[in-house]
Amino acid sequence: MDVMDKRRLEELSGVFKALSHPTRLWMVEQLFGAEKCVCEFVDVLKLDFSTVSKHLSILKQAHVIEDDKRGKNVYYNLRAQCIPTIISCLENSLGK
Amino acid sequence: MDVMDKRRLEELSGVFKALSHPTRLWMVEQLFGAEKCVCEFVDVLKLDFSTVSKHLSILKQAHVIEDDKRGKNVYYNLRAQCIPTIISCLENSLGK
DNA sequence: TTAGTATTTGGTTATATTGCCAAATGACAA
DNA sequence: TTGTCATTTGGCAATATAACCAAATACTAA
Repeated sequence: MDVMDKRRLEELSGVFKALSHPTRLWMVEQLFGAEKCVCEFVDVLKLDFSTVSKHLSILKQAHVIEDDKRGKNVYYNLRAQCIPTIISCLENSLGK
Repeated sequence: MDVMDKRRLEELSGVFKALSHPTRLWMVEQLFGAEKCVCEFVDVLKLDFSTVSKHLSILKQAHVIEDDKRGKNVYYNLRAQCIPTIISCLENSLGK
């Protein structure tokens, strides 16, 4: 495990860590079709604004999603376009 | 988020959680080509036997790997065959 | 400017994770 | 059986994570 590999593993495992919380995974799936703003997640999840915001910021830092500030709101979009494929790939694999 | 979806999200995020530690991710990659026994990981990683064993058990519980007890040793194999694809898929996605 | 709405940041507490050590288990060999 | 090697399990301390509340920031509208 050399230095370069170590960094690669840390970045990659960081992405998996971002996806490792049910709420965050759910939020990512909500972004498959369309962008959402923070308040839309808060409404549905019944979690504190700060909690939702922190979850989104973890996903953003892992480069899974990206934000787009427009007017009063911050909209989030899926950035890692491979995630839907990864999820169905995994679900298929687990089913066996 | 109904009950069935909740369970699905928990199982799926559990797999991501298993992959979310650099050492575990490294161990998974070592199994891409061939099986390994616990002691082989211990030798290279310089971690305690118990630590390595626990990491492997987390991966096993998430159905990422499976064990095969033969003689004195326990050999581990990749079970979720889609993981190599998932990793290259993600690395490609992050590079952009 | 001031007021109001949306979001983020900081602080705190409860819970989860990680790594080590020591002890227990399981399988083989003598 | 006894001893030995490989692995797992239980317990502990240090660190990380998740949720809330309160305060700070950012932007819009009046």
